Amino acid sequence: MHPYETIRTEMLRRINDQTWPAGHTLPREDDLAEEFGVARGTIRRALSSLSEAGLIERKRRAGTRVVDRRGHRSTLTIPIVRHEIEARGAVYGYRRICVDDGASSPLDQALFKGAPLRHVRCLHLSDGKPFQLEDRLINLDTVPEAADAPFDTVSPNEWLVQRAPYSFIRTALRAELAHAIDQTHLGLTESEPVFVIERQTRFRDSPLTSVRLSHAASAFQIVTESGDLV
Amino acid sequence: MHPYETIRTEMLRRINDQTWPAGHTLPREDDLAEEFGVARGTIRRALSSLSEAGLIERKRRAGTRVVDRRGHRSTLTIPIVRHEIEARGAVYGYRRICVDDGASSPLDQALFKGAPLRHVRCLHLSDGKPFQLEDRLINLDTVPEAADAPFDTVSPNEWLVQRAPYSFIRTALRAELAHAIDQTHLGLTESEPVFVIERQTRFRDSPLTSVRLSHAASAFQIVTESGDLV
DNA sequence: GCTCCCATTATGTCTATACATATAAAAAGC
DNA sequence: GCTTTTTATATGTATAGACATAATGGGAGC
Repeated sequence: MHPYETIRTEMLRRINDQTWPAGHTLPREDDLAEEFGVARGTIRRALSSLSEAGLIERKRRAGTRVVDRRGHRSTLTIPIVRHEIEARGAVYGYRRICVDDGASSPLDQALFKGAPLRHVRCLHLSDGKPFQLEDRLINLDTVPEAADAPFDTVSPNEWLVQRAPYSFIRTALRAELAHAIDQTHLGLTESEPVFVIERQTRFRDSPLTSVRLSHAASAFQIVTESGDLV
Repeated sequence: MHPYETIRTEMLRRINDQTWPAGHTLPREDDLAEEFGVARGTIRRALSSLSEAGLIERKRRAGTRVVDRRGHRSTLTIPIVRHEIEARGAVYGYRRICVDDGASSPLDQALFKGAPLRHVRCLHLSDGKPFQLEDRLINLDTVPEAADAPFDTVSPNEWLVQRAPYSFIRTALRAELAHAIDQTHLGLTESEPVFVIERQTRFRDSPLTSVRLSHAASAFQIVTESGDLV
């Protein structure tokens, strides 16, 4: 165990047993360095780690304070479908449903600032069974090559990841009752729930793409694990 | 803009425009330091940042490689309900439904290794309307005080956060059709979907608590934003 | 060809020092 | 009393050098 890890563990202990309760301001880095008998850099290494984990907050001049833990933070990774399906040991399949001009809603118009759009709808299959329905709009101003791409064998998801770098993502997770298109393509009845991931991607202020990914709720969940700095 | 930020931006550019394509091994830290005319520590600062963002992977002796972006990573925070409701400008309300011994399923037995349990069910209200149904099991071996807590005014969620430090969390997000208890307490019909958060918490190998939080899908979603290192 | 061991090497950590900068708190001005 | 300016200060960044440590790739032995 490295010195910074030992120090971090000790700091965690103090936070957990309320030696440093929520809201408490910790000693200055220099003082901590002296207390633990290490260089300031080592103290900073330990503090950075706790700061990333969301346990403390640091502000210049004001010092370092223990955060009033208001929630549970975790990092979730939403993988490319194909990888997810193959990771489960199933055979991945892809089917394009349709490609057309984005006859988009006013909401989409606003999001893409009236730019010309391409609309792609396709299905990702796991062992031949529908797994994820992808409904996507692509901004042709920022990704003009998308106008000519057939998307008949490669999904727009993977096509885009190869081609267009993104710098900002907004993801929403929702539960919905199966829409008509979900029912048709995922083979659901109208009273079945779907798990929906909606994602908007930008690259430096230019909206790139917006997508709705729906899954039969019975066959999909997102799991994330976090923790154990101790 | 600090040197390390400038350098990180330049590295991002190289990754984005495929100067450093996915799978590519970057030059050694020393060489980068020479190229950019800074100390090795500054290069490391930039690389750490990219590594945290999940864009590169670093391994001793093997070097630093550009990650084949297999998915979108984002950090999501699941807040304490009360704060979430109040943040929306609504009035928070709490109602205990029942407290009893955990007549638990075999699944729960396995999770808690047969430890004595307390079962609490309660409701969180937003402006008087049901918002979240909480169904929780608490391990009395690790949190014995829970046996005497009435949970009549303070929710087990907040009670626990104050009392029992956790070190590991596993969270699952799912869409489900409303169970009987969801229908009863959230005021839903049997064909309505719910958004379910299921969470298990441990402290150093001791399971602490397990909870199922259900919400009417029509009034709940999780949003997470990430990005813009550029 | 094969396994096992070891040297090499790129990343990881630590120290010590200097300077930068946001900002809270005190002082000055009105 | 209230606003503005200044100052002190804790965190943030940068440097340069030393040593630690995984783990790869090659060589020794079979």
